[in-house]
Amino acid sequence: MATSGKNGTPPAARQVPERCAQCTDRAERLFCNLPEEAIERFDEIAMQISYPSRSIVFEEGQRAAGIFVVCSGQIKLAATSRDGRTMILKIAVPGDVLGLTATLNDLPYEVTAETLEPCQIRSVRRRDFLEFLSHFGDVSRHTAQVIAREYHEVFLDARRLALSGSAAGRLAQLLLDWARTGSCGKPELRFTMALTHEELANMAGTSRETVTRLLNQFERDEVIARHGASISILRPVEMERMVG
Amino acid sequence: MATSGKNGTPPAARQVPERCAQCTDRAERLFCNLPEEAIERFDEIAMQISYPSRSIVFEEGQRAAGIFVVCSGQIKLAATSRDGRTMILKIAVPGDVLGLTATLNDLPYEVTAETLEPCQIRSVRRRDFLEFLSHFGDVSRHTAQVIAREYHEVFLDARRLALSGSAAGRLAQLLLDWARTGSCGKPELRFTMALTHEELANMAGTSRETVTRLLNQFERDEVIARHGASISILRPVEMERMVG
DNA sequence: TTCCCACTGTGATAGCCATCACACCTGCAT
DNA sequence: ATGCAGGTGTGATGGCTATCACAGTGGGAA
Repeated sequence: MATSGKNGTPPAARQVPERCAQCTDRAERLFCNLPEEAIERFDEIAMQISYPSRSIVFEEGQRAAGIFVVCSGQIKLAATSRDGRTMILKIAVPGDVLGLTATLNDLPYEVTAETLEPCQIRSVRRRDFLEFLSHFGDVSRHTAQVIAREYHEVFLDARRLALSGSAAGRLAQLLLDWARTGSCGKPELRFTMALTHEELANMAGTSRETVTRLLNQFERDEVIARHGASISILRPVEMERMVG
Repeated sequence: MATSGKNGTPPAARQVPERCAQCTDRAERLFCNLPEEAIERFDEIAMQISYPSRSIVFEEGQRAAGIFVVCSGQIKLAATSRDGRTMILKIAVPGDVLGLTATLNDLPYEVTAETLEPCQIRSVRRRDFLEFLSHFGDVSRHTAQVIAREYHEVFLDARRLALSGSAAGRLAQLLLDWARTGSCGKPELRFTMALTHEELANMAGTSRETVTRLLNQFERDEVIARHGASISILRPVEMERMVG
């Protein structure tokens, strides 16, 4: 299976600093971009962990133990039904925070988090995190905003599944949603998409074979083009039209 | 069309106090249950509005102007696709906050909010709300938790749509999800469900006729019972089994 | 090289269910 | 009482697509 996700990143975990206070990527990461004072406290309560590729960070149904901040690497978030169907919710990238909503609600984790490559992750236990929030008002505001963004992403998933009538529509919408969010900020009509067809199918709510057929058809119809693992959306308008 | 939602409430808007500080229902409402000081400030920035039945509070795609707290009445939250399909996200009840995520993200409202009966709503403009948040750390924490709960609800929607293979599965799952969340706290296997089949279909991602057929079948198979507008889930285990 | 394994491509088939069509039922307004 | 409008019950039909089956492909390991 391909092991790198939506937008190209190095296949191995980059070295990350010992402490968040020294992290140079902080500024561009919504959650991490905290006031000095808060970051220092965060460094006290956070634990730095390295996960090998293909390991489970936490599992759907486990009572939430705390939150996980992705420092490097990619992590697949997926939920499974009793009869073995899988829904891939998203591929988390550095800067994403996992387990926030379950931790705040004191509910079981909604999904299983599995590393797709070696990952560096900082984790904070539930109790410490809640205390951290109540001490730093700014952090609560950041957190609210981070969850708001996650909400929006899941909303798009639900919307796509409910409103994009056909498999073609859902796949087209998925690619458009990706092009729009561009993995980090700016929309880009060309992006690297190294998921397998099976994984795409699990995100679009369809089957592996249908994804294969549709991608080929999109290419024949010249609404997309593929060069290796990268995809260009040639005619976004045409694509919108297929959605429903 | 029936005008009362999932769990029985008076058909007309109850009288609500002039100011939140005097509201007796505050304690049991996650968002409203704020410290004294915050409530007073909230009363200064909030505007009390009465909406008649079947009026639009805000529309999908409008740039977020602010948040809306439901004081009385029921409000349908729905998204529509270009070709006229409708997804009903939820029926909001008193205590729910609308437009939070769009306001925090500074994005357009994700859904259209339409009153199902006369409603009392308190609204706060975006700018005032953000300032309010930055002044009261506690409120940010509350807000984060409220959004976390909304996240969980949408997640269940997405999950249901993606993983509950058949229409029967999705409808069964929808009823189970409702029974579990019980509209306010405790799970109840019997609840009032006065939505039309059309509306149910729009929540379960299926068609009106299929909902009719399935409800009848569920009743024939004695997994549910109906008395007027109320539904009892007789055999929840059997129901889980249908989900997938 | 050779094997192996995961991934991709493609046809055939069958089943689900959206859609159309129409009957019926109820409450409500005229 | 009459008609109307919105909601519900039910059959017939066709299209989409999941699923099965199997062939082709390409890269990594031995």
